[in-house]
Amino acid sequence: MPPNADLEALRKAQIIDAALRTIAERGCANVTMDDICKAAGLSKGGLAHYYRSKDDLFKAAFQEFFQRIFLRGEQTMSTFSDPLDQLLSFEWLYNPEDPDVETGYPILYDFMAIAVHDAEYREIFSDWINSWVRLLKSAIERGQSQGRFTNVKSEPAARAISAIYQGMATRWYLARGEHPAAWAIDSMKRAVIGLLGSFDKSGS
Amino acid sequence: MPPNADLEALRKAQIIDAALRTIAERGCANVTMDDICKAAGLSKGGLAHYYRSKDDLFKAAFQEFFQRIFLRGEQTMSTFSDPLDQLLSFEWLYNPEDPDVETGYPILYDFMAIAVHDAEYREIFSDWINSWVRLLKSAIERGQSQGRFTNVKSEPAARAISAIYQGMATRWYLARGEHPAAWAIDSMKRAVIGLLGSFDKSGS
DNA sequence: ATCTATAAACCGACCAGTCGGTATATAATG
DNA sequence: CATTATATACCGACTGGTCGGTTTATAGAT
Repeated sequence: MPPNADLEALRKAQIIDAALRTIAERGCANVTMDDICKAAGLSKGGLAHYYRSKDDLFKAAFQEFFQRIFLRGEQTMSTFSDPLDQLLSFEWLYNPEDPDVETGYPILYDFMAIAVHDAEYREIFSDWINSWVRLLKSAIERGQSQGRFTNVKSEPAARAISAIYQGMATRWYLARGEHPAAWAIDSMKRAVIGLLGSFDKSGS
Repeated sequence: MPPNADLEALRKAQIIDAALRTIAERGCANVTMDDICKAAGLSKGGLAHYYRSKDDLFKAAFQEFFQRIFLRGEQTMSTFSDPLDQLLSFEWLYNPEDPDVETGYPILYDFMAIAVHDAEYREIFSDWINSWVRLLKSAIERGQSQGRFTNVKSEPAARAISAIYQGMATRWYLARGEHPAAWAIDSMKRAVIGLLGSFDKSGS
């Protein structure tokens, strides 16, 4: 019905993109609507036409971000077939050349800091984690159907693995001097493999 | 010379305390100097007498915070004697009743979000991590002198363990519904024990 | 002509930092 | 001891600027 539905989609994509770039570069707290307008090549009024408020825009931007990153992980994982290889396919998380990574952590850390004080943001975070967990869980279960990883329960183990990825990432991103990518990758693999081989099945 | 050197220390402690409480409650982005003044029972001018700027105050508050938390961990760890017990002595990180914990994560996440865009903050973070690493490393090495943990190198393993703690904590704190304390503790232990038993010594 | 898209100007709330001033405490002086 | 001088501690009104949001104006499409 809208005369140009394509234009709206295009503009919204432009705006979200500009918002994510700007947030990544300067951090939520230091980003103004003007900054985003300029980055998007629009005026204040133009932007307001598509997003009512800053909150609105940020929420939409974060949603888009999470979807993008998840898709990225899903696709990378699908290039492997062995379950363990899949579970260890997240080296890209520690690749500084990767544009998703470069912008991703600033956005993620900003998001989490807000989520601490905002239930709706926590909900989004939970959903995101849950989609990672589904992905990892299915890999673990495929392994278990081959008689591997039999000492763990798939879901808690999947959650633990996803937490391990992020734990290493935080160190690598914020204190890279002492935590180079090689450390992150090696540690991630040791922790994941160690966890999958853990003996007592009662918990994970 | 100063008429009351104690007063200055007292006031500064009051202010820092008020700042940390307020930041934990509402998040850096939503905290005004007025908020902190009120929480500290001082006027704007009174506060300005002790801290030149908001930046100044925040930096001092974060420093105090990191020191406090580290002391807490160090003390808890020292109540155990077996190296592995010491390395697993961080269950308190996932105790919602603990006041340090309750205020700690909001502050830490806020801090990290700022650190992404501020080298000085990253420096503080690095130093903090390094002090944890020294602590954990010495426990690992005491274990190694007893012929245990022989498949890992102490420092990278210490860094990995510290990252694991935090990875689990993030899930527990932001998505506790699906990541209860029991999950966090169990996962942390499995990952740490698994990592310490990992086979190839080349990395960790 | 009407409706959408976009721009430009504007408004009002908010807030960090400043500044003139007051009160209090110590020190110096007679 | 009394008085003055001086430094510290603290207050709260004010300012200058920022920023989110709104309103008004204009251009283009149907």
